Amino acid sequence: MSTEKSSHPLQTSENYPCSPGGIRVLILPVLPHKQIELRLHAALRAVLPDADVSAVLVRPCPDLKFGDYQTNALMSVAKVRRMNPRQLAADVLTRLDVSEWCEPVQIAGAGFLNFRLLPEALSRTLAGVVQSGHLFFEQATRPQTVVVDFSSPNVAKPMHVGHIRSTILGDCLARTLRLLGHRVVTDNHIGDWGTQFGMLLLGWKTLLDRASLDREAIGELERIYKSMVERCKADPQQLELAKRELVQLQGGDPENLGIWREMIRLSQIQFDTVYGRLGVKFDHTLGESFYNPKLQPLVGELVASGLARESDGAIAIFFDDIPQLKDNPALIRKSDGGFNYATTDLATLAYRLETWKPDEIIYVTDGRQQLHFQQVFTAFRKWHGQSTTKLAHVWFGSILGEDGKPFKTRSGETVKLAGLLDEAQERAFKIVCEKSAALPEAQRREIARVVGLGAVKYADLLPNRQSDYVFSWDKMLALQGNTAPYLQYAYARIRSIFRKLGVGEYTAPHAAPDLKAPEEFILAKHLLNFGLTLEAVAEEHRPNFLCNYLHELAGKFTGFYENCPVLKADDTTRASRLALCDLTARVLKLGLETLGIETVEQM
RNA sequence: GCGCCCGUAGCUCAGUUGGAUAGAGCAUCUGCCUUCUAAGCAGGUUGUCGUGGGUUCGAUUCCCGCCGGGCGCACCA
Repeated sequence: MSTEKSSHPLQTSENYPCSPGGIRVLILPVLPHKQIELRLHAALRAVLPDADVSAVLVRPCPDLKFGDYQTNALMSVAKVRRMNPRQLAADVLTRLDVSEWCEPVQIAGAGFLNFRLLPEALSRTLAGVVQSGHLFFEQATRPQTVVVDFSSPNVAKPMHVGHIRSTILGDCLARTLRLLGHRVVTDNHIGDWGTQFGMLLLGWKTLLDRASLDREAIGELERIYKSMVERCKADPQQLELAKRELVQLQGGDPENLGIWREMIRLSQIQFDTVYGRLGVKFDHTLGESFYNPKLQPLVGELVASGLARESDGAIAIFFDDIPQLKDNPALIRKSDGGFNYATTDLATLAYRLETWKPDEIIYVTDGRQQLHFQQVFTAFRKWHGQSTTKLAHVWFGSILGEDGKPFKTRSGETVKLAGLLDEAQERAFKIVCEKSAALPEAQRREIARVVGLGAVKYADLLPNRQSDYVFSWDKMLALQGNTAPYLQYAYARIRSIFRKLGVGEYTAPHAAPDLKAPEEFILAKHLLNFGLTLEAVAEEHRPNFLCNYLHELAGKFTGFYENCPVLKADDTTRASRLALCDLTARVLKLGLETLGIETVEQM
């Protein structure tokens, strides 16, 4: 399905026909800012034929008193060319005809162009959306294949709060890219191989409590691991035995391989349970062990090609030509013959390249791994110099305790993810019982589940991901203010209107809203920015843009809700307002879904 | 020592190619539920955007110095 837009600069809504009978064709609503942008580009080229228009963007005004949209890019163009910015704006304006969309364009300040939408242009856009069923965003003109690598928990360990950011951020980015029409491959690079298996195997053979394993597998695996660590500390002989188990595993010993596989199986059950609760799905789970057979040949290839060389018994890739990495070679084989993190990541990269031919690979990890990814990416460029695949390390801040130090509970434990989710649902349940005591318990439970999980996710997605993360139950489980429940509540209120209306299955309106009240205009105009926001999330890898957008949308809806009665209005107004409510509800629901957050009809 | 990140309201934090009077939430104070869900709304209070320079018509944003904090820097991942 091609969504290539015509390059005709004066394309208008009339150029977008309705879908031909019977065949479902993607009809794109024409978003005004895009139309204005196209015409602005044409006008600028008419004035400056060699101008680069790609950075000349039309964005919503920061303050509606200036207008609905603005461009400040002409000032930048003028600056580069040492022109008078205001004069350039005036010149461009004489070539600019956006009368179909806007009131007469104003030049302001040093050379802003301010655009104010005509009410009929807004209606036309809303009509287009109502008709096409699309919601204020367009599919990518050139769909990309994007691999998203996130979550990556370790086998035989409980998932804890440390996994939450990667999991939720990665899932949200994958959802956003999919929504925009990209081909997304999600891959969970689990930690299923490594030195920890020496102790786990020895622990399994000497300390395992079968009953406990049946009851609570991960807890038992964690117990034997911790216990082994203690024993090995105290007794060098035990450490030696553990190392021997590891060597046997690596050597393909059938018994150890069997135990190792069982540990992975048990862990995967846990992962699936948590992901099931979170609504997170992976297309692939290719853990470290999958790449194990590829490591030896990889190192051989890198050495043969001169990229890697021996150093102090280890093999490393050096970056002498890059000042920042000059003193930070990437080790790809230890002096004892074992392989490193970088080795696996390079092998993984090669496999993904070959298998999915991605345009971009996104790694969602802790910020402390920046140097590592810089090394891997740089090594990759040296190795596959011709590759155009974009590599993005989408990193996030550390989890800190209330004291600002690396997070630990009082007893020095990590907070387990399953317990966190339980507590979120319990807290939400208490609130639901207070607010909606009349609802049947099953429904209250379901609302609590959606609200509680939503709150946890939203708390993780709202801050700029690079900020450090101060762990706080109250903050993470907050149900008031700029939180998911606020957005879910706005949605539920809209749905309540439709319930009261008495229409069983509400079908989308056939007419565009006819806007009258200021709150209606404010709300409708904000709806138009949904696509812009999604694109920014995808480009910058920042879900918080979408959180902020939705919070504003819910706020603007509430302003409308307080001031514009729907059901009590006369027939015409009511139909119009219902249409606006419906569009708002759909954007809210889809926006929340993109964050990985569910909605309920009633709460 | 080198590198990366951070410093914005009492607290927690947003701030989209540099753009117009720097915004939310929490906390606090005052109002609003016989009116579509008060998990809500309206209003009050709060800023040397760490600091000193530079570039610019314009700097919270870009560059340099300094102060304060976090993290990372060869056989863990």
